[in-house]
Amino acid sequence: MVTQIISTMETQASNGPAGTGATGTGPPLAANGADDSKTNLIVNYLPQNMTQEEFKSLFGSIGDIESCKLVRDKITGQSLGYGFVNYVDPNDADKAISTLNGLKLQTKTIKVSYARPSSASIRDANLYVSGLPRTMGQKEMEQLFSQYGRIITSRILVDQVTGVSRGVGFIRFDKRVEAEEAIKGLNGQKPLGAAEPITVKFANSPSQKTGQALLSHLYQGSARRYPGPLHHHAQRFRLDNLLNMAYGVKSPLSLLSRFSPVAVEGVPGLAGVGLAGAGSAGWCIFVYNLAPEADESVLWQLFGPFGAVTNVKVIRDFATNKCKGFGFVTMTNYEEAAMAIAALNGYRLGDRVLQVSFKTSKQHKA
DNA sequence: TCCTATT
Repeated sequence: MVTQIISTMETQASNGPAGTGATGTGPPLAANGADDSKTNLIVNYLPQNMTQEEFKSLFGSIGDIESCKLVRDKITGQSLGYGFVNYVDPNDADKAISTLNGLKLQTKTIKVSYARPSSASIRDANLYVSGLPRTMGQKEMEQLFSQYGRIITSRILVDQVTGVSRGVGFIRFDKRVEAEEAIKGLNGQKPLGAAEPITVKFANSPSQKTGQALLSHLYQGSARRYPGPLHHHAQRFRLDNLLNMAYGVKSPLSLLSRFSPVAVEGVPGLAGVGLAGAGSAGWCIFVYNLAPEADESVLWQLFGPFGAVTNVKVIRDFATNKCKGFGFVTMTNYEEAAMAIAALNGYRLGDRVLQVSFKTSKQHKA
């Protein structure tokens, strides 16, 4: 089932230093002994394709950075969608929160808040909750859990079409022990007025990949099977573009970018396509599920690493000049075109899953 | 019956 995430920013949109540290033990100290509680920020919900470079560029625009790190998967190198920024001046950290928190980048709304001091006690504090009454909202769920500790994030999964709760949610506590207590206190219990008991357990850790997760990981990572596009997740965007996007449109792509149902059907066999896509100019490739603001450069960047690209074209609506969701790429050599298709079909670009195939229609010579 | 928040 297709799901949509409801997530609030208010939970930790502006957690101040006072709310970030251990209680009553004085300011938390970093490994080097410095108190970085007023300069060190955590940034969440970054676009998947943002690079360390771009991350640094964006936050460096506020003020001098002592250090910054975009956190990546150890094995795949893929961004995990969050990072840390340590400013030299606490005032810049404050400024970064006030100006960059809630910034809309592509399909994401980033969250910028003070980092809690790193500690083993705050790890693995994320709970998976199921069996919630469909009528229960996020606030209500938080109320239920807040008796066990400080909630860092909470979410309820809803059906994308109907918007109704799926009865499944997540609660991240500040401390693992708080999460443990919540499990003890709430697992198997019926919330007030509920017909069914809820299940409360630790959420799957990021390293656990099962079922759908594994599948999507496979597709998402398909490009990495080939030598070319290791840097595809670094689909470029310029800082000025970022800022334009961020401050420009009011209702951004979040409403438009959904996984297409066909996107999960996987990589089609390359056998059987026959001579589809072949043309005098080369092999024409159909690319579907591009974002409305996609431009030709996206296509160059995606396909260029696989070999000779002679032409790219984004199809736009005449009136709005926005991309209609698809485009064409012409590649000279069959092998390279096939490689690009195999690698990029199912490739996740932001929150979109691309569909890439040889063009089958006879219309449109690229 | 699984969103990705601790360097």
